[in-house]
Amino acid sequence: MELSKNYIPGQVEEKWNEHWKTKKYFKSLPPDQGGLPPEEGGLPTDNRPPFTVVIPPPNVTGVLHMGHTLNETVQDILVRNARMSGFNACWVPGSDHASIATEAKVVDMLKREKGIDKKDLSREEFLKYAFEWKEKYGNIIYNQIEKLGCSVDWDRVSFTMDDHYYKAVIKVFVDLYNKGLIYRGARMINWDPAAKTALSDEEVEYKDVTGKLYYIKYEIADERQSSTDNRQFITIATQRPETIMGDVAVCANPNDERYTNLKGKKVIVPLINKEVPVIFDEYVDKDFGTGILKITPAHDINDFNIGLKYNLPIVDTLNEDGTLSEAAQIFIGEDRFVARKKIVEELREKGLLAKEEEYQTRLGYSQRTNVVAEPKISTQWFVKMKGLAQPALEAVTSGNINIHPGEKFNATYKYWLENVKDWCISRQLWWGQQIPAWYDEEGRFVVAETKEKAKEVFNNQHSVANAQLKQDEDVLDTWFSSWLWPIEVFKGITEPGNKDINYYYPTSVLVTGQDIIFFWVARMIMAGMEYMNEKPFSDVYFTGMVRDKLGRKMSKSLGNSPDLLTLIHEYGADAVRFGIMISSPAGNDLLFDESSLEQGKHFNNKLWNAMKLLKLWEESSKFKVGSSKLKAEDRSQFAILWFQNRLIEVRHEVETLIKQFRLSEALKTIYSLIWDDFCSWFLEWIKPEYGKSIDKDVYERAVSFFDELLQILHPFMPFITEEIYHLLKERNDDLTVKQFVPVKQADKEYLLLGEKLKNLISAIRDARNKNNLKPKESISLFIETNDPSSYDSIKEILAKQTNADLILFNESPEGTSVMTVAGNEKIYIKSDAAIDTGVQKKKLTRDLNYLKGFLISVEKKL
RNA sequence: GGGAGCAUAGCUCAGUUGGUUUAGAGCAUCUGCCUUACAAGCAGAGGGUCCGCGGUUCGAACCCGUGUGCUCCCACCA
Repeated sequence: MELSKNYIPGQVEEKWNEHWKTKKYFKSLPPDQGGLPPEEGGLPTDNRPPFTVVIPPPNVTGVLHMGHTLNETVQDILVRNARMSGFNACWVPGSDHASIATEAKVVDMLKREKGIDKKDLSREEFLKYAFEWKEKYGNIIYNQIEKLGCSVDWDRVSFTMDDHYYKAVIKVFVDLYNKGLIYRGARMINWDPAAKTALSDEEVEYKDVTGKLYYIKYEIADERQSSTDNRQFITIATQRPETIMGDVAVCANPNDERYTNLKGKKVIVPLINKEVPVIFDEYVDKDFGTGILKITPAHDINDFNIGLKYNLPIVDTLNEDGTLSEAAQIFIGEDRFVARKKIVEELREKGLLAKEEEYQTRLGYSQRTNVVAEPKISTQWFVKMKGLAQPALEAVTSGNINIHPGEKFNATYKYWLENVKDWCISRQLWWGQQIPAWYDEEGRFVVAETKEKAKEVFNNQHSVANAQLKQDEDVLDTWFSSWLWPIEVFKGITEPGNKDINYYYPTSVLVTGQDIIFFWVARMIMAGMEYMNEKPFSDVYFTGMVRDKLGRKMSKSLGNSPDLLTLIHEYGADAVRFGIMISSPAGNDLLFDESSLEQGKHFNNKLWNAMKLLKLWEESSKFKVGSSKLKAEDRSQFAILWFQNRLIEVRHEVETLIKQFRLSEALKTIYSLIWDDFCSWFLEWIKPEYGKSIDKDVYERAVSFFDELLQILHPFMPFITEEIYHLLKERNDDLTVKQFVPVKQADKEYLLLGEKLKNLISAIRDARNKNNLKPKESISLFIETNDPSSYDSIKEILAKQTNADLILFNESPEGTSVMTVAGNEKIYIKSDAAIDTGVQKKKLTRDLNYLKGFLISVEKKL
């Protein structure tokens, strides 16, 4: 077969994706369902432990950006590694209905493509369009996930608006309500007076603007002296004079001596002459403005909170369209900004405007209509969080759930849960699970899963024959559905105790972005503890944020995220996976740079060419079976022994690194093993002289080494490794489902050391003899140990492995040195006395590398 | 404003109990090579007060304090 000069990923990736899918390699079933039938690649009797991962569901109508790419790659590496390590690996794919984002998109699409306004549609009509949209665009992400090589179980695709999932969300709502954990309460929301609709926080855009600060004089009310001569005033600063009619109090800091004389007094709101009390609260900043604040609970979030604290009335002086309401008493029906001007004018005329000054401030604007958003009080649904937070906090502090990297996020997690606030779960949207609360005309309501049930309960409760009930218009926050994700993808809420949930829950590891630690991760833990009485996952791996070269978060609205399919097309999926993984340890941000994808592409090519070289040897060699016998001092023999040890060492290291979720280091280690040790060293050493053929035994060892390398690399770069695995030899099996042979503990460190020394010594001797080089006087090898008794075992091993005639340990001021004398060779092994802690294996490696370097120089002179 | 994190070569990043290191990789730059797996390669070179300052230590990129710059989450000040 003619092999191309360079590796071409396109068809290879498609081929293997198709093959893996046909073989159903990624399908997973609990063992009591008989596992997979053998013809579908399963084991006949499946007693493997489960390894479960649920994908953080991307927005259904979105596309994968580089942040997702990093997430999915990490998950796939863990899942494939688990699968090859003998686990029943199950990776559940899915998507999130993403209420706000999706609804905004659908609204936008309807307007642009069909000229339809949302307000001209009924709820049912709108939802029909939304589902159509989801059907049309919802598969884009699935296609991307597949192209990236993710080994998900496609039979388990879940969506947060699936029928069962919808029911689960409603069931949980009703349950929490019945437990008294859900309540209705007042809350400030942002209101768009132009669109006459509530805005989510995400839809409010803050802009820096130059506003004005008006200093308004409020008269101190004093019943005894009403003569105009003795009128006393306090001055209060405000940006929004049109809200003064909503004032219900003024507030100063209790420690502010300027105002202590106002205790128990009242002041008069100008223009409407309303008396309001003076109150005191630490919230007020003495140094800002005049140090005294007007309290307008209906029109400011902070005032609202203070109002709650002191039980103040709420006077809403604005209509839904931003004009002044009757409660304002004056300028009724005028637009808020027109009213502001007129009020300022009138205050000035009456001499109640002390001054006005320019002021830099931030104002919230509606993203939809670009008008200034208005804080407005509304009735919303809340979840009481304190009780739910406690077990979730314990799960992490007790170590039941491990966060990676923990040093970085444990504190954040703890802080948030200890200071948790109630969760507002209602959203003024249509796309999502509609709140199962049912109202009669008088505003009385019941909470129930269905209308029928609601009627029944309502009729009983209020002794009514046939109540006419209307469902709450609002839907639930997206996170109120996704917090059930690890449970309900296995139908743990709707069919508690089913086989899937029993087997797969708790899941093994959650891989997600650090930005949603509170929104999602903490809440999933709460839901898990509440509904399963068990954590939802054992480990959490936080990836960093992927940013562009300017350090900006990659997002669709900025358009700074490269298109994944374009990248895959250009570099290949393996190279994309490599590039995104190679330099992004857990929790560290990453400025995306295509040059690392370039590196991945080069690596592909290196692998490809190593394979080509082996194929070349296979075809050109004319060796007969058994014709070759390796001599001990043969350099190929040395190479084999040396690489064998490297392989054991690295496999062990990689296994440990993956267990610690240090994936980028694992990949780096493998990269260097393949490029430097295997290609640059091993293959060069066993390379036959020009015109000669390679020894069969050596060749076969090389192939088996390469097999093993491909296997270690496979979870990271599945396509090319599978391809090469099959090109190298005729195979009956696929790498994807091949099991790792466990690393044996028998490879004890000193034995390993001995092996190495032997190999090195014989190679040195070999190289010197061949080239008639004078032996160097000594080679230093640092051994650091605080355990003198280990000298004996080192000595023993050295004696055995090197056939040394003499082994000496010398104590000296610089350290202890070991000298071995084997034949004519003298090799000194020195230890550094300054080191007195622990056996430093690492340093050994360093000096072995030094020896390697020495060998290079010998070789080069050849 | 509250909380958390980051700062290492021109660029993107490694560097996990402080002593493998006169600080590494890839990309970029320069020099020499199309050598029979690989020019997407090989051999080599240049390039860094490990953000500033102070402290702990025999020893600090690493630990502590502090300043500066940037990022994220929460709250957004009359």
